[in-house]
Amino acid sequence: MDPNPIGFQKHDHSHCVADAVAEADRTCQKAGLQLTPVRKRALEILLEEHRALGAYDVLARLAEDGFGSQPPVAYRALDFLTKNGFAHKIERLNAFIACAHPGDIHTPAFLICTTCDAVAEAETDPSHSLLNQIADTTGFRISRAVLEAEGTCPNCLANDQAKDPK
Amino acid sequence: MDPNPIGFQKHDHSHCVADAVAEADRTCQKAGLQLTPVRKRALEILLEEHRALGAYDVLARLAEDGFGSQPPVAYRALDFLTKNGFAHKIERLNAFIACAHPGDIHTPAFLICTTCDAVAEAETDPSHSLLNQIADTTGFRISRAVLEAEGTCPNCLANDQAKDPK
DNA sequence: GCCCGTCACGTAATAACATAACACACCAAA
DNA sequence: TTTGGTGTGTTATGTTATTACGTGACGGGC
Repeated sequence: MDPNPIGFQKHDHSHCVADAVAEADRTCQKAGLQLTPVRKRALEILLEEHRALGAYDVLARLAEDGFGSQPPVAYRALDFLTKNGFAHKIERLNAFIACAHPGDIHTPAFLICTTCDAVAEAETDPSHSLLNQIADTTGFRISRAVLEAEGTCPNCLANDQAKDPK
Repeated sequence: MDPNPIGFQKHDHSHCVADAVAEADRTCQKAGLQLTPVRKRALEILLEEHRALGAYDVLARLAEDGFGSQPPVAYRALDFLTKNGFAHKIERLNAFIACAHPGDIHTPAFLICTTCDAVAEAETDPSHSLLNQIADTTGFRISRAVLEAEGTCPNCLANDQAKDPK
């Protein structure tokens, strides 16, 4: 049950939190956005966990660190992060995850493993996405898309077969 | 603000509720499923409204009709309907809608109009869906997919232009 | 007939997720 | 110095969902 959600690959992320925060810092400076202490800490929390966290999980960690302890504190920080592309909300889980490809404008797709709870973010090619085709033919104008798949990740599939090799 | 969610087309659905319920009845009989009074009534409610309803909206209507008034009553009925393909949950809205194409095995895609709250269910071709491509290349096995787009439906686009023709 | 399993339904209680509304601090522009 | 905007904090409340437990209905095996 060890989630290793970066595309389901194991990796050592000793540096990647700091790197990602530093990049977010630069991005915000360029864009005139304020990456305040709460917001920065919230981003760090998501990056450290490297999985989908509920708003109340984030809130608890923020409170431990001396920030406010009431829901709006977490929701506001998460709003900022999601609006500006540093994090995403997984609708299926009512949970949030740090963006794996910040900076790019993208419509992310998520693969959610129901066995180990890992979540992988995949890039999509918006131009021939299914939803866009549908939208084109119906005259619907898309402002935001949710693409989420639930299932079993390669690691858990392998484990299942090892245990129960039929 | 009049949602007309069947593919955003206007239509007269005086008969379609009864027809859909009758079909669900047949399907359940064949499959050995029990379309009990609560479940049938819940389906009727979704069909009558012809839009996405929250579980508590459904619950209130069920209670009016003499069924239980506690949340599990609605959630269990909605579970049955969604598990067996008579309804879908719209994750983005935390709401439920009657299936527009019952009987088919399908991965539905939804177009959610943020102006009039209409929701259209579109058929998808699962074989060359984006998510399947991603799943194939990563070795992920999908059990359920969520495809939802938020935006503006053709009707509301037309209205906007009429009011504000730039 | 009786026992027992399963399934559906009902209720109470609570958990989990999310927002409204208001007060205060800070800072920059007028 | 005042004013307006933005960000943070709080209280209170609203909304969505689940857990836990009890009861009745039905069917199969003895």
